[in-house]
Amino acid sequence: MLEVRAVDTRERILDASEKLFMANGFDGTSMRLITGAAGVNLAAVNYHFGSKESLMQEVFRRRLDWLNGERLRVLDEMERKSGGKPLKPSQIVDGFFGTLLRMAQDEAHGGITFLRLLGRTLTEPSDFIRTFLAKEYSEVMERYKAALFKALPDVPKAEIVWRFHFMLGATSYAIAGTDALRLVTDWQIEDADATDRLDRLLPRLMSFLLGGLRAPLPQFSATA
Amino acid sequence: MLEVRAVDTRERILDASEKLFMANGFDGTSMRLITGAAGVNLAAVNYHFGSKESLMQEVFRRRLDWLNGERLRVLDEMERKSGGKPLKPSQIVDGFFGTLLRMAQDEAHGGITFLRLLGRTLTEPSDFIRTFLAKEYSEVMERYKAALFKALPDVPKAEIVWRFHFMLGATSYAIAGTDALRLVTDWQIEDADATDRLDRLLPRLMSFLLGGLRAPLPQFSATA
DNA sequence: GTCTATATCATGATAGAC
DNA sequence: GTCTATCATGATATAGAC
Repeated sequence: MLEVRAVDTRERILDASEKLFMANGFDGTSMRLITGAAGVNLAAVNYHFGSKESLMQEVFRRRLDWLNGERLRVLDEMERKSGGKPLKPSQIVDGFFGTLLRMAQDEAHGGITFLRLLGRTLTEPSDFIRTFLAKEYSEVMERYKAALFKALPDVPKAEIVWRFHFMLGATSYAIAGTDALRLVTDWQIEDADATDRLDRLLPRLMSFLLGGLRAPLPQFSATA
Repeated sequence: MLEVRAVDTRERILDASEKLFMANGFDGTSMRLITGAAGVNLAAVNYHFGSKESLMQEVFRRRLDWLNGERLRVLDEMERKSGGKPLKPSQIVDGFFGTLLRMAQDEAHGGITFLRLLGRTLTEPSDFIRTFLAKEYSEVMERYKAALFKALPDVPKAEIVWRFHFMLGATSYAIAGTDALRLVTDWQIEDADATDRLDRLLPRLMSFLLGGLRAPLPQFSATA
């Protein structure tokens, strides 16, 4: 049937776009490249998505809807079990960042490709994608922010927000660096063989994030 | 004199490129945009730099030469004073990341504009710029890596390398987020007024980085 | 829904006068 | 060193046949 082919074409375009935007960025990826890789006609992008920008938004939307839904579901479940008591920081961090990294092991939801696209996009925010991401993320951010405030009542809220920001950055690089990207360094990771993959990255990253989140507060007065 | 004008033109192009590459990325910045902002002729870029790619490399080179020279100078000085004994992790982290952030307060060396360009470029590594950065960074990376290995003899080297990588990510986001960029979050930073700037960010970031660097090691056996 | 063909515009680079 | 003019290419987007 024609409609079945259409759905297929849409998915093929989204899959190809995800890979190519990840590898080349938005401006570095032409629609000819996308439609060529997807094996569809050049005009199909505009027919199905309207424009290149709308295509980019759809690439993010289909993954983020699932990811942020999962994050909210996990948080709901944890808060239900705790019965009103504050969660542990490690639970909250795992709910947000652990859910993200576990998504990378699930090819059905984009796997590592989408995660790397997300990590890279968070630092190259063209106006249109930044406002889009802000909207997509607002609910889940508010919920996790509130959970952290409750879990760490003695830490100033501004400090928590900054540290959440730092955690996002560390996670973003963790993702980018997993797939043989060493970025600035050409260091040899001694045990960087097939076993040293995402299942090891997650505990590594979690230790680092929690160490940073629970670090002693800075003494502003002592630092000029 | 003509030569004086030429030097001036070169600098004007570099300054404009730095700002525009930071704001729009490499592919998103046309040479017409650059020469227009610099107030020079379109043909001047190819005359002075040969190509757009060479221009990008020169934008990085003039700042990184200074930054990494400063990092090496600081490390030399610390190791000289210590007389062969291992440095403290906080000293090493400050030498690498503190030097970077202090550069942002120095407009003569690019200020926050270059720092944000650097942070964003580390996650969007087109082939040509990635190989260039790897070369520019190799010496300083080797030196700081060795210092950390010596300072933390009980921590596996692979773990130190990963944590350095995470620190780079956190710092990159710290920089991007300083200049009113909230990226994913539209959170209100309560005391985000004029005083809450780089001189507060540095101790904030240092606490986080050191907390992460010195966190308990992950237990791989316990995490499937 | 899919295709060909094309409109319209912006890009990086260069030739050659001054 | 600087300028104008231009080339060759590739971009997004669309019109219209099938």
